[in-house]
Amino acid sequence: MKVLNRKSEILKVAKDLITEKGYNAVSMRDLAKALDIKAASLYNHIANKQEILSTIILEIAEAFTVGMTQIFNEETTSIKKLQDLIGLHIDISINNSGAMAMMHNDWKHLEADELIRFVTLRNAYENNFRTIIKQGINQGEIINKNPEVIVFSMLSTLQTMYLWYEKRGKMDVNILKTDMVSVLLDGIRT
Amino acid sequence: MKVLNRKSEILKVAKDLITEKGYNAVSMRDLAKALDIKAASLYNHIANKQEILSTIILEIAEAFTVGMTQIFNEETTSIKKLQDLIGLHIDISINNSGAMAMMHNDWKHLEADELIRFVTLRNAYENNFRTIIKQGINQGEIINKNPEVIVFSMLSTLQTMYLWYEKRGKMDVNILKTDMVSVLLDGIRT
DNA sequence: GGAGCTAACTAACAAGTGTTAGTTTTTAGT
DNA sequence: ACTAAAAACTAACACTTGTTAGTTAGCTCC
Repeated sequence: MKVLNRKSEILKVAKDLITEKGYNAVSMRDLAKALDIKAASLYNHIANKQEILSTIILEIAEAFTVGMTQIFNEETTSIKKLQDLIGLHIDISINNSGAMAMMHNDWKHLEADELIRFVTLRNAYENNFRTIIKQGINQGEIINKNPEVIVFSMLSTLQTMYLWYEKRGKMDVNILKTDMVSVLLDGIRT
Repeated sequence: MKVLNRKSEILKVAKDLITEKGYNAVSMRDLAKALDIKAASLYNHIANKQEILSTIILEIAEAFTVGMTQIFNEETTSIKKLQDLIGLHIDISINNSGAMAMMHNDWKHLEADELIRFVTLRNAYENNFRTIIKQGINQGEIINKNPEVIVFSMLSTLQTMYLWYEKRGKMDVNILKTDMVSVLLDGIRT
């Protein structure tokens, strides 16, 4: 029984290769060689190189959008929403580090409609994040500092977690979540 | 009187182009066209494409190393050192956003000795950062959480600041510094 | 006005790029 | 065993890549 069709296998190998070298540095011949086939054979499964990029990046971008929408609409405090967002990022990052890397490094090589779609999703995500922060400030749950600084400080940490989670001995997910919440929400000073 | 020699001009234009599209997506002909010359003419000023990359990236990496060395050896608390490091990152990022972007995105396209040198510098930087955190924990200045989480949470924010500083209305540098210190050290919760 | 330098040029190279057309082999279902 | 679909193949295309060789134009200084 095959659990994965050929296209999925190709995408999986492509993910690894592109994560390591970057989209433009991986040729169709490189990808084919890693699969032990010839470059032309890839085109039985995918329309073109760009499809590899957009499939992988948009899939993960949609996952974040779904998670954000859910959390955004919870009837609860801003702090709780932020805690949930930290959890969302950790869960997705841990299981999709390759796709996270591509979304982070190679989104600018998306073309046409796919590029527009990705940027739209990302902007919506950031806007929701910003709104949560601002609501928290208005409710007095969050300190009254420049919201941009808060938004991007948290987001940059969450977005690059995939970079060091693998490298630094894969700690227990639950400990990671509580430590992360503690550091991001309450800082590091005693 | 010429204040900039030709090589500096080339590097400046290259920085902009590569920041926008990525190292591999900028051809020597693209670069030449942006300078209104032919690609071959570039080779009167630089040895090869790789030199562009390594010159820009290593220059900024050395700047961080110099700053870190100074701060690391200060006779003061860990918290004060972290405050100074935040200032260092802000000062460098604000004036070198192109080079920051390249260091962040294109370091993996460095080759041979230059790649080794860069990775060595970056590891040394991270190790110093980690040492400061651990000393702070031992002195009771910093909460006793996983140092890796603290190190990478702070570093990722500092390293991607260039991404949003330009985009979001260039706030006053001193306000940015105090807000950043406040958010990174004391968190965002009231 | 010739020497030397800087910085541009034209022309070309060998290698690598994504992709297509047409064909053959392999696999799975009846 | 036969058929149809899936997945591989060979060969080639048009174009782009970084780079070299050799040459020429303009500038400055004696």
